[in-house]
Amino acid sequence: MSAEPPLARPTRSVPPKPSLDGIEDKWTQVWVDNDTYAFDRSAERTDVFSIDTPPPTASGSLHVGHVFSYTHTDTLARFQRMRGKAVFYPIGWDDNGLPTERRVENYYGVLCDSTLPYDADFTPAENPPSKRHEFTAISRQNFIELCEQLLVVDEQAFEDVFKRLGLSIDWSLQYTTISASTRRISQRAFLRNLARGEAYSAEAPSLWDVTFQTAVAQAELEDRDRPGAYHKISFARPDGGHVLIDTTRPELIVSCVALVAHPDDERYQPLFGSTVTTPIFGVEVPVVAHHLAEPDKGTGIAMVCTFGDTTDVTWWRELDLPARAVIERDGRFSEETPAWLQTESGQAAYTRIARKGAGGAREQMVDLLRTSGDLHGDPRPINHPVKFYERGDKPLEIVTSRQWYIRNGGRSAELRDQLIERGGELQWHPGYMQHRYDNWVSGLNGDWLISRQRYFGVPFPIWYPLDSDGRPDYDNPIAADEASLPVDPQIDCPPGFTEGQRGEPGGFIGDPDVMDTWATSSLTPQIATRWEEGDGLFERAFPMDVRPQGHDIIRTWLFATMVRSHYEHGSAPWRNAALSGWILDPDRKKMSKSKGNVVVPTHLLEQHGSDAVRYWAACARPGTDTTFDEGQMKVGRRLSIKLLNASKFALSFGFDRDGNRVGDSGSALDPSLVTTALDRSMIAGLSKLVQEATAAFDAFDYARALERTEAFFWHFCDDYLELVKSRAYGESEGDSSAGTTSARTALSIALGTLHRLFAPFLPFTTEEVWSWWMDGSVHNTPWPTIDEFAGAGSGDTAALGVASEVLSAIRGAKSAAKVGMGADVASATVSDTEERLALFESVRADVQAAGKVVELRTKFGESFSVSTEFE
RNA sequence: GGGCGCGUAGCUCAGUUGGCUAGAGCGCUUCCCUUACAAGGAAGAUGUCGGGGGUUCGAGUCCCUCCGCGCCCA
Repeated sequence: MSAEPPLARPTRSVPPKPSLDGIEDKWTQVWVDNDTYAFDRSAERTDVFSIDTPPPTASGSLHVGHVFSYTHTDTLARFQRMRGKAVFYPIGWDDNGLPTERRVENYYGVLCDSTLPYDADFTPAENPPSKRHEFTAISRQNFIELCEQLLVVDEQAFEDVFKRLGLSIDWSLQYTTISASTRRISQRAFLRNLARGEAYSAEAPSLWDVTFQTAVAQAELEDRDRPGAYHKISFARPDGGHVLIDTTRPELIVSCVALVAHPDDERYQPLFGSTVTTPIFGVEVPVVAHHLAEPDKGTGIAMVCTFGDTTDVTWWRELDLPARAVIERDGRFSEETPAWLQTESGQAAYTRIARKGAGGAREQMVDLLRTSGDLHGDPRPINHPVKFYERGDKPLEIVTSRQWYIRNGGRSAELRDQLIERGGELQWHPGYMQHRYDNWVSGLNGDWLISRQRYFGVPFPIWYPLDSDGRPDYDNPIAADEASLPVDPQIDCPPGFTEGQRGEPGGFIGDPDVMDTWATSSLTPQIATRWEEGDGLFERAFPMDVRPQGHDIIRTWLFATMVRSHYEHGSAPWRNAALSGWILDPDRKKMSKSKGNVVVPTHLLEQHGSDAVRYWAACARPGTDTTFDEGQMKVGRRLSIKLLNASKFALSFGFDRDGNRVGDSGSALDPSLVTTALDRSMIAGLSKLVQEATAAFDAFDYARALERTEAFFWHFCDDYLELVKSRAYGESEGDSSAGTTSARTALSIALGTLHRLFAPFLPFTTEEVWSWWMDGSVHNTPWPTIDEFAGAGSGDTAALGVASEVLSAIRGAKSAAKVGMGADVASATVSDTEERLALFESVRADVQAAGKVVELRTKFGESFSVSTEFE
């Protein structure tokens, strides 16, 4: 920071023709030059407000939903900054993981093959192929280089939009989820989890995406309705009879290990304990009972295969059944004929499904079953929910493999309860969002699978010793030293080994997997505050004050972050969780890339101006899904223009904060100079507004703060400005009569307050008008307090109310008479109760001037009315 | 099937612990180029507050129930 005066600061003056054109570029540059939003790295924790900003997926599309939710957070940040907090407002880019890989694959037409050697001269094709099978295979290192190359471009695009939007981020606090520092923090946290027994590896059936060939976690599942068909298939009983089952996956008969029915199902009770023989393959399997079998579904008895779905996994585990896996990592049936097929005909049948995918194998099986007469009737088409990886386009299979897990309560009621309790330590905004967290945690049914068989991510800092036959000993992994982090076990050597021992009997191999993106992004509080990285930020900012995020990722990001913090720090990672809703298109569908209804924000910002777009975003109540509405942006634009013009007008009386050109009355902003009833009434309303807006912001309700401020401002313009105009003009510029000084002072106070109240929402417009008459940035100016107006006495808000009502009635009469508002009213008679007429007396002169009423009379009456006479 | 949210003017939405005649903006109609603002201003019309029942002096608001929509989970 330099001691030089601020650069590029326009001189103070009100432009003759105020305009919003170019204010984004102008003020963005000034804020950068002046470090307006820099975090004070020497601040004490109690003076800090820290924000765990969501790192957008850099490779993802930038759409109006980003603009929406990030604006919400920015209004909170700006409010806290003006309240005197040192605001820790970082930004991160979530650039590791599958989305980046996929984008790089498609962008350059490449696929990663870890078995290939690095090619230092590799350059991607100019016109890459569009079909996946034509993509070029490249080495892991080449692939990672391409990822990094493309990310630079993607992240710059995000940065440009966020700056243009006016987010008051401290850009020096940028992080990425693939940087060395992040890899170090992520690996460190993992090693701590491992040492405490919170992380473990296991060989187990897990959900598997056959396209990406990686395991996926429960939180990444989604159900999609897909057409299928029930096939009624007979299994032979020893006594010559048959048992009929219904299945949507006849191709899995080869992996059938049992039939299962509900223990109470009288139809099948006689069969429990007996065996049946599978059709085509002739394998003998037991008939067993389990409460998860659904008597109403199909024939009420199901075949258990290893593995067709997650229920099969449960049955397999709880009923202690053998594993007869046939589907490989690519989703195809294994080439080799399974050893458990004893009959020649069964072995022959298998050759027809070997190396086929699920669909092809099903066709073959149906054909075989028809021929053998084991298929009863035709398959009956149904629509049923099928589990998909949320980014995948083929149904998930279940494949047994070695994976890393973090315990998350899915297998421990005690841990589950602890995590629900942690959730209760947060203030949720809005409060009902806590239910979603509780429901998700309560419904977990397995630990968190964090390993992915992918390339662009944080590697596990783990190696495995090889025995004398070269077989890895997975039960005794070698962990990296914390001091050596970050490590890549494919490149770096484990402690006590040399590179020559890699892959050799008696040597070691590196863990080939990377961590899932969520396993790293669950550490954003630690990453952003640089946990144990030695620069003191963590101590100043953790636990963080707020986690803003979308409500759809409570189950993933919010929950996972809670788990990591619970383990590492024994506390919740934040004090507040602020949930944003979604943007819906005009048909009330969620905006998403896959639906093709995404609106790109750049042209919106150009067309309507950043403050107008922010206005639209800030109008949405916290947590509420909101319809995309350019009409609201036009309203925001109008509000900004109005603020320019009203400010110009109020300032035309020559006041500034230093009291220059005030006439003879000293400081323009001395509230004790506000002596007229109308002005005091307005100031009383302003005081109430400040209290309401502050309370709303304290409760994270930016939308209410905006709504109240805006409503006040329109009334201020429509009524107060009109009513005070004549008195404010005074006899001359130098008029220092009490009434004129009161008007001019009140206008200045109101203006200075409104500029600040609007500043979190309209940062560009308010900075522009602020610069006309004040030094420094409005965004570093203290938030208004009611103490500032104490000197203006205890005005009665009702006085301005009565004045407005009468003025409105006079306007109505002019409108009915089809004359202009500038026309004189020859005479007007206000009739009202004694009490209200007394109030009216205090504002009578202002009303008479504003209404251009030549002769104004009052008279007592039961109810309020105004009668008028024109010439 | 369970959980959560939503249903208020033609449209998008406010409406805080129950309290005067239910509000705003857009759109619509009429008028006005008025010395802050015509990309403006003023005035005006527009409602079975999803249906039914209950509590209460009083219900858009609280309770019950039904209907419709959305999201999450099984």
